[in-house]
Amino acid sequence: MSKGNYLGEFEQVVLLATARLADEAYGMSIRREIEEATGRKSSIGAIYATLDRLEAKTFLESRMGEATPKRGGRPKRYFRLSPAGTRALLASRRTMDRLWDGLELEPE
Amino acid sequence: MSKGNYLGEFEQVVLLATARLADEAYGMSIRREIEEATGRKSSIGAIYATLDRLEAKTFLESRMGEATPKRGGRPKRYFRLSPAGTRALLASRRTMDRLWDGLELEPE
DNA sequence: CTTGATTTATTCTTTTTTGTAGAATATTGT
DNA sequence: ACAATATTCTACAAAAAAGAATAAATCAAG
Repeated sequence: MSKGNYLGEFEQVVLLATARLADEAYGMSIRREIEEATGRKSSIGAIYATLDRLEAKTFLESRMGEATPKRGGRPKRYFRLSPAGTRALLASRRTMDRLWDGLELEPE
Repeated sequence: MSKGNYLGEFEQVVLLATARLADEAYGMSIRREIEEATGRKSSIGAIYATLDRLEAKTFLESRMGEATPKRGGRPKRYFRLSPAGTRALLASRRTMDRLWDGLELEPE
């Protein structure tokens, strides 16, 4: 059991990108969204490993896309946040908000 | 240089607690501050391991407290954020802010 | 048709970095 | 010596990261 109850940094990023993409979220688009929204590049391996972990923790669910899309390429695996994933994300933000609250970081 | 450019989740927490405590930041007080501000408990080993890692990355600096404090116990090792640590923290927050921006998470 | 190139996307394997715990040890005051 | 306070050490689990390998579908030839 242990305790790793908190979302890792990258897990939060991936979850947020997934949420932003709504029903267009799948591995490749999530990677693109992260880069577009934040400028941060990530390997495709890192994305999927995180997605799988998050699904195993029930923070998101996946389903395969239609069998015959009108384009080349392997079928997509779509992801979406579960209620637990939404709660975890909100809890993470609250933790950070509390720590930032009242703090002023003066750039020396 | 390579890659680990981003702060981990717990690294951010520790850095923020250190910043909040200003010149009263040392291992034990940081652990206490995290718990008081967020309710999150952490082992003392986790705190120091992270503190050491953060110092190695030059995100914070440490110095030993005076040799003869008026109390029992081993001398304290005080920590404070470096300019790079401040920047890293601000960068982390900006990343999250960008991902949260315009997103509404509906609790189903 | 049937094969091969092309496109799009996911899976797999490996390694490094972070996160976590708790026992052990060190330093100082009484 | 003992109590109090704090840090260091040791070991291991989980998360992050990279990139090659593989898979599935479409399309253009021949």
